[in-house]
Order: sequence, then structure tokens, then C-alpha cells
Amino acid sequence: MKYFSYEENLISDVVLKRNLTDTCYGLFSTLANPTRLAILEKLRQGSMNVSALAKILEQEQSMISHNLKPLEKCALVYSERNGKEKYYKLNYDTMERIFKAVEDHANNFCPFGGMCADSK
Amino acid sequence: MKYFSYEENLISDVVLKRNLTDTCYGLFSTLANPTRLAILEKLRQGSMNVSALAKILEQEQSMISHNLKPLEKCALVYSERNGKEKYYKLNYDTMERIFKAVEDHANNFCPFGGMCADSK
DNA sequence: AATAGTTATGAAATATTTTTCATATGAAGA
DNA sequence: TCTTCATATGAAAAATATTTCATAACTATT
Repeated sequence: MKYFSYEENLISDVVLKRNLTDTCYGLFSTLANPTRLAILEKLRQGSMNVSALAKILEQEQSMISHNLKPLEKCALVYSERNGKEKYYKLNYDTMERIFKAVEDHANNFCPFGGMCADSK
Repeated sequence: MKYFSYEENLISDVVLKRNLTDTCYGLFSTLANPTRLAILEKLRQGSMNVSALAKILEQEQSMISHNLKPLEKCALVYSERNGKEKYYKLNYDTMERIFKAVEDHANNFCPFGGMCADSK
């Protein structure tokens, strides 16, 4: 993506308006991972610390940490430290909206068994 | 994912209720690609055939075809043949809703320049 | 400050996805 | 049916992403 400088006297609307494709790509590539989705789905039930997530999802702690990072960077989860532990909580505003949209889409368009998984 | 048979007399709700993580994974991995997002963004303006998309997005025709496939399988686009040409059109119901959710999220949470792109 | 518990990080090994190119398939007109 | 234009497909090569393991960093307690 190219940004223009002031000197060019050409403030394109790239600068003013966020580019949809780029914005979406960041979010969706973060969401396109089973571990991260499982984390998000788990956090719907309430906030949880890293090792609890690791245990419940039966994954290595480092795997959970690695995957929490992009989720937090995209602000799909927030974190809060409590002593040694760090609790992660879901960004409900965004995620419930997205989950609902996907759920509705699946109900309308994706037959059971033949869902758009393994689609590429 | 495991499905139970009738014989087991154990119709788990896996059978009745769609699994959120799996459903999302199919959709999001389809969406997590710059070419496919560009196609979707283009199709917001109206339906278009493959070679027109290829030209406008400056990509090989085979690349466009390859990428349209998962989009159609996920029902994010529909297709309609017109003679030799095949027109693809956006599933507005789903995509506008998702785009809006992402856009709002980005406006609320993602500072310009420091978006969640390259987040992993 | 030494220890124990919790989380984060780096980097190599694996695995998955994307891209490209050659070619096949399909549709329509001469 | 032969040719041309449009789209689809397969498979190898290239690019990216995930997983794993070792270990570092941080926090609280003794």
C-alpha cells in the first residue's frame, strides 16, 4: 500500500479512508486458524488465563501464547494481569457480531456435512 | 470432527447443532487471502466475469479462477453463465454484514498504520 | 536473592497455501 | 466439426503459516 507524503500535495483518500481489503486481511488471517478460533469460542464463556486455556484446549502453553498474540494485536481479545497469571477476555462487541453473521450465513447457505471447510 | 451414527443411539448435539469453530474456519480461511478479498471488494460494484476481474485486478486468469472457487463453495459469491462468459456476483447479505463489522472494529480498535495486518 | 509458578519468545522443523504454467474443458459461431 | 474465446484444472515450485522445544522473562513468595 502506498501512502503519499505532504510534499506531494496529493493526499489520496488512501490516507483518509482505511483500505477495506487490507483491514480485512489482517483480521481474517488472524481468525483463520482452528486454535485461535477455539480460544475465542472458549473465551465466550468468560475470561481465562493462559494455562487454563492450554489445559482445556489440550494444547501446549507456548502454542496458546503464540496464538493469543495476534488475537490481542487485532484487539479480538484483551488481557489483564492478575499476579503471575494473565487473563484474556473476549472482545464481545466485535466477536459476537462476526460469529452471528457467520452462523446466519452457514444456516442459510451451507448444508450440513458439505460446509465450506476444506474449500480451497 | 466426529459424527455419531444412529446405531449408537447417541445423537449428540454435534449432529443437531453446527460447530462454530469449524464453520468459522471454513469461511475465514477463504476470506484470509488478498486476492479473494480484492475480488469480493470489486464485486461490490456489480457482477463481473472472470477475465474482467483478471484484467482489473491485474492477475492471471487462472489465479482468478482458482480463487473464485472457494468463494463460490462458501457461497460468498454466486455465478451465472452467459454464453461463454461466467458472471460472478457478490452475496451481499453476508458480505456487507461482515465488511461492516470489520470496518467498525477497525475504526474502534485499530490505529492507522498499526493495523492488525502482519499480526502473527 | 533464590525458588517456583506463569507466560512469552526464538528458531528450526513441519505443514499448508498460493502461485504459476501448461493444458483441458466448455460454449458459440463459421 | 473446426476454430476461437472464456473459464477451469492439475501439479510442481514458491511462499507462508503453524508447531514444537528449549529457554527467557516476569511475578510473587520465602
